[in-house]
Formats: sequence, structure tokens, C-alpha cells
Amino acid sequence: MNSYRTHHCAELRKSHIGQKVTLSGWVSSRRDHGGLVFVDLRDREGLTQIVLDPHSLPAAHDLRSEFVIRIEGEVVGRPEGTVNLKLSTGEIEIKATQLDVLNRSETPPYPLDEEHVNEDLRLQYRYLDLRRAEMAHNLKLRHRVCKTIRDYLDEQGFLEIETPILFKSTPEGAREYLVPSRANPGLFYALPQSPQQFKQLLMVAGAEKYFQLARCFRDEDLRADRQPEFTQVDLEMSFIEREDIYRLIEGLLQRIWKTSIDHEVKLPLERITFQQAMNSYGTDKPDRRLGMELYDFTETFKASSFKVFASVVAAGGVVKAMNAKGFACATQGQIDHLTEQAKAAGAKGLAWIKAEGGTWKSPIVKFFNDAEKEALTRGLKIEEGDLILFAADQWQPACEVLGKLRLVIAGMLQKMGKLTVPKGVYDFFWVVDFPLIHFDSEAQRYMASHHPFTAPIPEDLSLLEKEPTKVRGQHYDIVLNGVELGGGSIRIHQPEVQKKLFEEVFKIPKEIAETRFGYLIRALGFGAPPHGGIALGLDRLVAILCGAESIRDVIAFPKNARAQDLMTGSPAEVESKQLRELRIQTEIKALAAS
RNA sequence: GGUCGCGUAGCUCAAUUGGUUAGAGCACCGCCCUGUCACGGCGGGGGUUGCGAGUUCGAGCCUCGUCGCGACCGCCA
Repeated sequence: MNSYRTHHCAELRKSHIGQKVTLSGWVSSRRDHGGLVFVDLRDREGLTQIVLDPHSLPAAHDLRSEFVIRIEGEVVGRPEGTVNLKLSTGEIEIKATQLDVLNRSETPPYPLDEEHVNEDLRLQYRYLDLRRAEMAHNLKLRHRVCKTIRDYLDEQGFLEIETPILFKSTPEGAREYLVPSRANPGLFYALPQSPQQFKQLLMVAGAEKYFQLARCFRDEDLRADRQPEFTQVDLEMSFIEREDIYRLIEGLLQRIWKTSIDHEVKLPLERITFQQAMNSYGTDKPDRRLGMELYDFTETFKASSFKVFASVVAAGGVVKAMNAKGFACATQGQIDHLTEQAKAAGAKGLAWIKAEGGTWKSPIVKFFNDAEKEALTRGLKIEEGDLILFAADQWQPACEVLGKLRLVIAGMLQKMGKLTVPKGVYDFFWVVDFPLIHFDSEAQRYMASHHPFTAPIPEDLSLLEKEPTKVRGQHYDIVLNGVELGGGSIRIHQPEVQKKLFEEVFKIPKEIAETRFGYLIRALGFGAPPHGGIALGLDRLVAILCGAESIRDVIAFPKNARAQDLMTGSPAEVESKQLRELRIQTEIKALAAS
């Protein structure tokens, strides 16, 4: 025990009454009554009320917010009627006999207990922001989760192995951060988007079970749940099948939820196919808590006199609909907004029906016959006050349009108080049987849906040449409350299969495939074991556990939406000497000079 | 790159149809106060309304531009 503290500020209870204690911390608030001063003393763990008598401790009058002080005193019970039930330490207080100001503080630029402060300011003074109880709690919970992950995976026989941060550019995926090499002028490293290739090489190396809390870097535009650097729980195993991954990760999630928030996750988790997810929710990461499933009416409208629907069906498309329960009150403005959203998602327009005032109000209902109306009423369980929305297109675009509207409408209904997402519900499930390959209309070639190392499902292998988009991959995503928590796959371990995909399916020129992935294919040729793995987004996972809106709230020093650190002022210019050493010239300087 | 929203005191916000000297709470400074916990009372300081143009007799408010921040779309194998 050192001279600063005998206890922390959330520790003392009635049972400590009479003890002489020393506490150190920050002045959270001060209530100066002239002849008596109360201070809420805060440290990482919590608050304790200090009572100071300014007659013996005159410095008590000079205390201000965020001063760092040390207090000696006696734990006393609070007088009758002054107990504060909001504080865990609210039954006691410290009668100070000694006050030392360890450090003064500038007036804080914003009140630390204020909820809705400009995020700029919070980020600029992040060290103050992190003093707030909520942020301190988030950091603690994140630590608890990391510790649980390490303990669990250690028990399961995993080795924590670090992989390089200075890696090589592999422009197949996300845009990368580049790092110039002074020793090799004109050449660049790239920061890894993920340790994907290294973890596969570790399997070839016989590591068998690898994991890492891996920092990953992507130079893409940011979102509330996207940072330029973020952390993945990255792992890979040899001699395993998909079922082994499911079992392992389910156990891990169960343990994390138990140790961090004492919530029981029931196992095994449900599995749905990509096909089912799209069909029922129009997305591969559905938030099933919202209800509002999509239904198919292709058969109903096959021969409809409503030509818009009938012609889509004739062209091999589908007619899908969803019931936005209780949203018949949607204003014209809201309908217009939904139509815009639908168009942005690729629809040509938006057909809708309002069940209102005992009748159906809709621009299209006049084309429907009784059988069609009956099918809709039954299939969508239409009741007074409902809003029905349609999408007619090829299967996937039709699903996606309604999937997007479903989320927009859920947001609107929540604002109106007509839809409440239940709290404390954690809807985990696996999404499986993803298509291995999709056709990218922009690049005019087939692309890997996940990444190019994903193994096909063996029975689909024969389709690879003729109908590549029908091949399913041994890929799996774990979804929680509409958030993609992570994903992974069984990898290709035969070099000839990997080569075939690169060169014949993805049409990556031989030389490029060689320089980009040659070492990996070569490694696979030296007895690579069957292997697979998964990566979980740690920031998102912790954010959900904390109930945080943004992953910025669970990262100690995050960047803003422009990828800047407002506290340190990075990124920043560098000395021209540094650039010369790297043999780098920037266009910006040339532009400024001209 | 695009769409939308926001920008007024240190912080959170207000300011009627475009109308006099831009207000309030908290914070800050001074004085008073022995049971507060959002302590209270009295007094005080604090503003280039993000910036720049324009319209107008007159702009925090309208228009254009610009900068900053945020959300979303694109992007994120």
C-alpha cells in the first residue's frame, strides 16, 4: 500500500465505518456551503463523497473540477436522511483530516457529465472523455472480453502468434495504407487489411491452431461502425471442418456473453442459408428482431392483369411483398422518401397499398382481381392500418430493395413509437451456403464473394466451369442483431484448385497472380493441411455488449469520419527531408507552388 | 465522389414575418451560506452568430460560395 490510497473510490461501505483511509482521485464535483464543503471524489472505479471542514482545511474552498487530490480521513456513516441511494458508496462518506492538491486542472472545455457534446470536442480532449464513467466502463468491458478470448482459446489449444504489420500490397480487396521503404527506394509495404495470408501460411507451417487480436487497416471511407484501423479476433485451424468452427465460436461467444454481461447464450445457434436470409429479409445479415418478413407472390401475379408484375414474372423475375404493420399512416412525403430509397437500391419504382378506412388505397389495386387480393390478405395477414410494399425484379435485386426498405421503415416506426426493438435480446445465428462467386458488372468479370481463398462446397465443384455463380462456398458469417459479427471459411488447400480459380475463374493474368499470390500457391504445394478459420470484429462485438452507438465509443483513441486524430492532429505534413530520404514527391506541394 | 442535416457565449440550447442593445441554464470570476449530492442566494465578466460575398433601409434568420462536423450512398475481396 503506498501513500496515495488505501482504497479505491467505489470500495467503501458501512462495514468500513471507523477506519482511517486514504483516497486519491479527481474532483468530480464540489458543493461549497461556506462552512462545509462536499466533494465527489472520482477514480477509475467510482465515486466517494468527501466532507471537508474549511476551518481546518481552508484549501477546500479552492478545489475545482478535475483537480487531482489526495484525502486522508475517517469513514463515517452518513447522517439520517442524507444517504444517497444512487451511489454504491452512498451510505458512507469520508470526513477529511488531510487534503493535498496533487495537481490543479484547467477548466474543462466541456462538462464531463454532459451527454450530447460535440464529438469533435470529445475527440480533441479524448483523455478527458475517457474519464467519464461510461467510457471507463467500456474500456474495462473491452479488456474483460479480450481476456476471456485469450483464456478460452488458450484452453482450446490455440497459440497467439503475431504477424507482420509491414506487409505487401494485395490490391484485390479494400484500399490499403501504403508505407514507403527507405531501404528500397520507390517500393512500398502495405498495412494488412487482415492477416489472412499469414494465417494460412501458419497452417502450412504446422501451427495447427493460431489466433491473434489483430489490428487491421483499410483506407476506405468511414462509418459509425468503421474505423481505418480496427481489431479482429483472427483465428485459423488445421484438420477441421465447418462444424468445428461453429462449435468453437459458439462456445467462445457463450463464454464472452457470460463473463462480460452475465447473459446466457443458448446453443447451438441456428443456421440459415444465404438463400433463406435473402428470401425472408432481403439481406445476408438480417435483424430478425424487427419482424416484417418478405413473402413471395410470383405465382399469384404470374398471369395478372397488372402488366408490370406479370411481365417481370414472364422474364424470370419474382414479385415480393412485405407488410409494414401499422404504417398506413405514412404521409405522401414518407412514401416519396421510400420510393427514392427503393430507386437508390435499384428499383424502377415502388408499388404500395394502404389498408386504411376499411379499404385499400393504392395506385395499383384497381388492377388486382379478387383472387389476387385474397392471396395478399392471407399471405401478408393484412389488417386495417397496414402498409404493403412490393418489389418486382430478378430475385436478388427484388429481395435487396425490400430488405433496404425494411430497415428504413423500421427506423421510422421506431421514431414514431410504433415499433420497439426488445432490449437484452441477442439474436445470434450463422448464415451459410453463400455463393462462392458473383459476376461483377462493373469489372465485367467473376469475383470472389468473400475472398479468393474460400473453398467451394465439394458437391458443387462440377459447376465451376459452366455455372460458376451456382457454386456455393464453404463460407460462414456469424450475425447478431443485424450486425455481421464475423465471417470465415474453409480454405482451398490444393494449389491446383487455387491456381484454377485465380487464373480461369477470376481471370487474374498469370504474371499478376504469380507476383501477388505466388508464394501462397507455392506454400500450398508443400503439404498444406486442410484448414479454415474465421475473424470476428472485436470493436463491433464490444460495442454491442456496451450498448454503444458507434465503435468509436469502445476504442480508446479513435479517428473521426475523415480518418483524422483530432487530439494529436494526425495525419500531418512531414519534413521535406523525410520525403527526400524516401525519394517521394507530393503532388500537393507542386500544386501549391504553381 | 454524391445526397441530406447541423454550425449562435467554454458547453447545451433559444431568438415570433427579416426589425431596436443577440438571451437562458450550466461552466467561469467575486461575495454569502454547516448536510449537499443537478446544493442554494446575490453580483459580474464573457459573442467577428464558422468564414466570404450578395439581396435589403435593415440579415443570426433569405440567396450563392466556402470551410468544418455528422449520418447515409458509392466504397469496405
